[in-house]
Amino acid sequence: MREVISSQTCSASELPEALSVAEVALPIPVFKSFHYLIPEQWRGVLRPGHRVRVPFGSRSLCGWVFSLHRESPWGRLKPIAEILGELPCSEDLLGLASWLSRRAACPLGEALRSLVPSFLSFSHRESSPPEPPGEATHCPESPVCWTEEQRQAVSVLESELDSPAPRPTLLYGVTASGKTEVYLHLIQKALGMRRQALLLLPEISLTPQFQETLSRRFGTGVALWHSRMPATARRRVWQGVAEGRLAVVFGARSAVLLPFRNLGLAILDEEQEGAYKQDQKPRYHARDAALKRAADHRALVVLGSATPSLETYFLAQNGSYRICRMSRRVSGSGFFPQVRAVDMRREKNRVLSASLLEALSETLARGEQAILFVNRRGYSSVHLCRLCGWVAKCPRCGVSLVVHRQGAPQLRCHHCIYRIRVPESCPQCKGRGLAFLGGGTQKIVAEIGAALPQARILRMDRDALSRHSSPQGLYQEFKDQKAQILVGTQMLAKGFHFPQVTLVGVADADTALRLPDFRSAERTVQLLTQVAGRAGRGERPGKVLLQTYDPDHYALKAAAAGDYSAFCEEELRIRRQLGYPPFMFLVRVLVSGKNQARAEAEAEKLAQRLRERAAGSLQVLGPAPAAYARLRSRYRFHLLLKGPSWEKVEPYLEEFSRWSLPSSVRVTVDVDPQDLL
DNA sequence: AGCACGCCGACT
DNA sequence: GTCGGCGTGCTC
Repeated sequence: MREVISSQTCSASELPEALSVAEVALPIPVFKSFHYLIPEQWRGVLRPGHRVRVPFGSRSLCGWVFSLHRESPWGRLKPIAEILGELPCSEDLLGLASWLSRRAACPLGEALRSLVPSFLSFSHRESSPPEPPGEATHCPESPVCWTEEQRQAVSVLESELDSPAPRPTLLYGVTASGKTEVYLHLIQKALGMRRQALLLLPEISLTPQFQETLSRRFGTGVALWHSRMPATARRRVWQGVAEGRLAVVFGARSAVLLPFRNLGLAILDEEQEGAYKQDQKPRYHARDAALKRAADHRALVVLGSATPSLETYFLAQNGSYRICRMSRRVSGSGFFPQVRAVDMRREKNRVLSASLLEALSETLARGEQAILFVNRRGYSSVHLCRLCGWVAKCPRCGVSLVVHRQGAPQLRCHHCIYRIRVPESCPQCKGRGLAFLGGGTQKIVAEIGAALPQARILRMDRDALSRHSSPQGLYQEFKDQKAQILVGTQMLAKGFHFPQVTLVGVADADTALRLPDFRSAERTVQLLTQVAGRAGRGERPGKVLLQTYDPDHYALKAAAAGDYSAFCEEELRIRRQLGYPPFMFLVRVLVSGKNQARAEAEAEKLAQRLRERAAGSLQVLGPAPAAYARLRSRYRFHLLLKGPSWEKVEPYLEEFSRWSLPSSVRVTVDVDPQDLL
């Protein structure tokens, strides 16, 4: 047989008819491609990017052609069964898929699957003739009164947008400094240049507010995108973006993967948000993807935040990114709220301090509103026996169960679906020493109710929402002053604007701080700063109280002082010293299995092998039990790979991906992990 | 991922 | 004696 090895791909001079072999990427978790024979009638027609159906073992799969060859080192090739769709996906998209596959350490076929929606195979024929972007947009801008800071930011960003190779720019603007107006102006400008614009938001729940503003301003050329939209809507948007009819897209993370024709501008609002990293395959970060796409399209990336990630802050400091600062509020009293840490070590009451209760009652007396943040939903976080020390734990996850008091009191696991009734007596010693420690949203509501019986209180957390109302409903109810105090989890921290709120309390400001994760301090300051931004957005000044057992911690101090940059400088010193991002690039390898000893042994073997392979250029730490050492009956061990940069780490990952691994354990590779829990 | 083949426990 | 557990290996 003519088994001549050839890795040659299609070159312009060759007769396309001679290319009878297609290399196909399949959506299976294997880092290999497969060769297929191109039936004669499709030679010269089939191109890289075409979606095809091919026989695979006893099955039939859809994959993507990514190169054409004269011959194959494989003996007998099976023929391609079917071409799906008339048009191949663009070179731009193929390039993006290949980047995604390298960056997220996932097979090319799986990257393509998440990039090209499955409905496309039969949808090309009905495409309408493309129009240039910006056609549908003639709504003029409502005259805007820019602040001096906004004017400067706009002028810097406009000049970047005009440049042939725009530099990514950090828009470092405090809450209510008017970032949104700047975004809108830039989008307008991009449209004027006949280019497409993308606005990414960390959560779908934030989109309704933007929907209205954007539609009013830019008309029908605007589209919302998120992966949970109905297939018909997704198809319409995907197609419209590909054809250039849709000029402005806003939405969640996955919007960054849309088939833009001519992207001019990509904005990430709240760029520090962890939600921008996908927590399933392919584990990509929307920020990285935006930077990649912008580089391909010569587009401008704007990273907007009041509390940028340390990575972005660092790159802006060292000049890799441009930076525009906006440090003054444009709305409300213009003053920042007064923030104070309440030292809980000196308090008698463990849940609500005397200071917070007093502030609450003063606020209510003035006819104003208050928001109280609690880091945990449920009633109390620990159920233990004072006599023998028994603690209620999830049998599958090993974490403390949380008491919920909605209907019959229950103990629930916050990591899985496990729930039981609260036992009457201690299951271990049969004694009556059971007690509830720590407080969740439900307990806070109960305690405020007891202390301030006349107060009307609303609760907003995942449980409250799943039960009755929508977030919009609760939001409106509070805005209409149907309640004076809103108690909720951090889902309240973003976006909402309540002019009558003058007091914000955080019941447990340091809970996140105690998580064993290198980003816990960063997350804490970001959350507290955001939360503080909810106070005093109307005419009257605001006040913020942070209850903490660790008031001297630099994260708490920075949050109380409202000095995020000071926090970053301190945190960067620590990260440099300990070798964490942005100074080192991390890859986390999680090994999990039902059998603890086996999972640990496999993790150990993997570490050994990695050390042999990458000695000198990569640090291999671990294995160690993960912070959540067991979840859903699976024991979890992890390794941490540290290298100087993505470029230095990548070749090892590429090799490591091809290793065969025992099926008794599950191995998850998380490139640039957002947390190490 | 799926699906086939292969070698050890409690049952129609 | 078998049905079936999932560990291992393969798919152009």
